[in-house]
Amino acid sequence: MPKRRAGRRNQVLSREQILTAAIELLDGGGEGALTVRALSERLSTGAGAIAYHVGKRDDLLDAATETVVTAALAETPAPARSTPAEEVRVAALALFDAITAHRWLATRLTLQIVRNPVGPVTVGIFERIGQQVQALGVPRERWFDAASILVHYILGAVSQNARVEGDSPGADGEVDRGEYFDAASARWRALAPGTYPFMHAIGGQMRDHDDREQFLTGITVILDGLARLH
Amino acid sequence: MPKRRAGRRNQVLSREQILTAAIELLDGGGEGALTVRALSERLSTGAGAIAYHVGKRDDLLDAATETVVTAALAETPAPARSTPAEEVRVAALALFDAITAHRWLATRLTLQIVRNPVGPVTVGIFERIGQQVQALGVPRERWFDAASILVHYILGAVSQNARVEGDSPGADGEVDRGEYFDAASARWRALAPGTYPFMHAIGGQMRDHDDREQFLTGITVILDGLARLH
DNA sequence: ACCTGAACACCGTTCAAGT
DNA sequence: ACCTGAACACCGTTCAAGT
Repeated sequence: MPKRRAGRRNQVLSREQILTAAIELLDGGGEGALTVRALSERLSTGAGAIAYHVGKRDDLLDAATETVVTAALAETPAPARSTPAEEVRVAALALFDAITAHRWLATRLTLQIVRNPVGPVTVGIFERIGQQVQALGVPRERWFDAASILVHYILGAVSQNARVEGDSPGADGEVDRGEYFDAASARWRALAPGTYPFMHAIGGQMRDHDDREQFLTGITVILDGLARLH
Repeated sequence: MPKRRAGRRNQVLSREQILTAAIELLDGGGEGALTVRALSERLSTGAGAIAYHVGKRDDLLDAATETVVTAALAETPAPARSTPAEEVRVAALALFDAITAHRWLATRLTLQIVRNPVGPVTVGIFERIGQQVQALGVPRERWFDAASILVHYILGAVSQNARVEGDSPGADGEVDRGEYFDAASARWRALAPGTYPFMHAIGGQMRDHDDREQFLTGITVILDGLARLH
């Protein structure tokens, strides 16, 4: 945590610059693309300078996660005069869209929540969702359960919806959404109907569904269920 | 996929042996403990032999995940004469317990589902849950949605409940469950009640709650919600 | 205070060579 | 067919040295 002092020599590198460059590398090529060497080259500096500002690579990944997640939550214009249910949806979609834009978050978000339950990411998400749980009229003894259930679902769905092709460096990157669904749908329907009756039956629905809509259906289902709690 | 032939020389290493040793390393020290060198030493062999049998490290990790998950699902004695809701609970708990026993699964399971939607892990879980969704009486057009919502919740909750302390080699490993909750609870209650009213309010519930019970409450909430679908 | 860059101790993968 | 193990091309982290 460097402080600026009057007599400093030449601060040419900042924590923000490093984070921005790191996020660009991550967005471009996944977690494998974020190496200290690639980062130093892009910033025309040395490995030591990066360590000085952001610490270890793992800390950098955590900081990048924090930056993206808190920005996503903050940018959301909590719509005026909305119901608690709507506000849950807005927050949930903010996270959904953040992961869509930064696919490396799928793994990192889980890691951060598991390892750092008092960090700004965990606390930020929990507080945001939790306040709506209160407003929803969930009985007080169930507040923690209700918020946990929502957060578990939101992060689970959001992580599993992230399309990741692999960190292969020269890869095409974006695989077409339609192609991906078509391929999975075809292979599901090709499964033996005897042992996999369900997969076989839903192959078509898989092809035609919309991730975002399905995600919102899930939120609705849980909110309905929570209304019956206790 | 090596085949045994009559005229073979000396098969001293098998895919199963490698997988067993790999899972032991993973259970002992997390993903960081599974290195090709550590594995070769433990099996008194060379790096090439491992590559020959299981391919790349990433393939090994996928195979280990597959082994553990399918075993967990298969071992479950689907209780005779049970309701669909009970069977969902049984399958969900099987996954919950598998992750508790193998904490490295938290990250790997997400990865596998995201990257390989036609693999035995994804298909196995989906089929198992999906059949109960059908039995539950969910309308046909909603089968895929309903199963997805359950799977997203189950894997999300299960991943986020995994306690991971870090891959530090000589670490104590198991952090006491009670201590962990006490610490998190204390820090939540220490947050400013002005900006974090919810976290402040639920600090106590966090300390006293039971992961497994809360997880089951979540399943119940979703099943209740699904009953209202369409 | 801030930055350099070489040195170090690791990685995973490959592959000619052996049996 | 199965295995060896050295060689290779990478990693992240550290740290004396410079300004």
